[in-house]
Amino acid sequence: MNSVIFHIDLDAFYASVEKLDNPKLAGKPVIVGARPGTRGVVSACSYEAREFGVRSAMPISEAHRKCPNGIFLPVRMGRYQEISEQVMKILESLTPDFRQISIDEAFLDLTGTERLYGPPLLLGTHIKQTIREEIGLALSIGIAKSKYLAKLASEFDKPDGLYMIDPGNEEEFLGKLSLKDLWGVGKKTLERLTELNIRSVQGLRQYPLSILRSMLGDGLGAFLYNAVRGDSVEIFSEEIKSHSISNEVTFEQDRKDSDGLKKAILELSHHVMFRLLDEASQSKTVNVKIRYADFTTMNVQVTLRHWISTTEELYARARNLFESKWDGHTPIRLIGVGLSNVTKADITEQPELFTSELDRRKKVEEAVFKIKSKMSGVKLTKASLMNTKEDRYGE
DNA sequence: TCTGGGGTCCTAGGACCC
DNA sequence: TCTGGGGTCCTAGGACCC
Repeated sequence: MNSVIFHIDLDAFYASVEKLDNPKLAGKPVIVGARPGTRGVVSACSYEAREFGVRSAMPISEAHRKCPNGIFLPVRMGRYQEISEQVMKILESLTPDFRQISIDEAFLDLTGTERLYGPPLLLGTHIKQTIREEIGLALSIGIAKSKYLAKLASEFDKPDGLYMIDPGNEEEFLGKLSLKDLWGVGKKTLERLTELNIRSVQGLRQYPLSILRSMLGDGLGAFLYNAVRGDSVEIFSEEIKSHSISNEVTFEQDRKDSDGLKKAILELSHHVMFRLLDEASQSKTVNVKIRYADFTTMNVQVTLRHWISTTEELYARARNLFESKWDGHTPIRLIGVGLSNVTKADITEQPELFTSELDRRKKVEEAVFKIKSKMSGVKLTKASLMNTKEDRYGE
């Protein structure tokens, strides 16, 4: 039996939540992201804003030029999270085989549910209707035999779309797409393909696996070879054994004051350590990211022999890494601190780290963090995200 | 145009081991 | 006395995605 996978994608999510909370914004170009005039980008924008050429990830200054009368709003992550949870709860109730992949997207494996729910397109219509009535949001649904194709299908008919790739029509569907529409083909890969004179999905299909692998690398070559044939490519791996936690900050002005930079590293270390404790995890690998004024970016990392257990240690390590890279005078645009190879804390391995101890340390982190952030006067991302009073930039 | 912040995965080279 | 092959861990960089 063919698998029946749904990909659900909420349309212009952040901007749509803003419209939901403020009906006066209906029909207007809403742009959610950084404040115009600052360094930063568009996080999301309404379809009305897209007509002016505004896109997500675009520098906010450019968005402002293109759409000077747009309504520019700050990101209210907490609110989006809330709405997201409501939507996901509804989706999850349809099948245990549910997988959320971002704040506004999920996969549902609805193979063999026809008797229960009816044919896929009817179920799709029903899901859209339910979310519209209960939450008030529009979404796009793609249906296909694999996650990869379902994702392309939802992208194909958006906004407020519903599109199913019928079994057997996979190659035909893919033939309608351009290379840049393929998930996993970004700017660089597109350039590389153009250099090789590959300009379409059909063109890509002409190349044998071995040639693609040697030209694009084993991973990407095999990925694209399978992707354009509609063969299953599993980009959304099922289990993650380790992950990473990081926080970074881009300064409004490039800076080179050692004390200020160290203070930033300390704040970031606090954030990261709090998050590590909050999820009861552990890590031995510290990394520091530095981006210079010219946008060149460097990473340094070190793996210790023991688990990093305090902010003081994380900070000390991060500072050492920073000092090993920075010459002391090149202006810095961004600084980041992270932990990688993060795994769930193993209680048997670290008996002193039982839950109450973890909880206590977490509270300490939180308290110290609060005090420091008040004293330093530094605007912290988390704190500013929680500030829901301000509802509009300017004026 | 002047480029956020949070991630994941891949590649490639070196160290080290058997 | 000029040098294998496989495996794993580590670092650095890069591509991509939301």
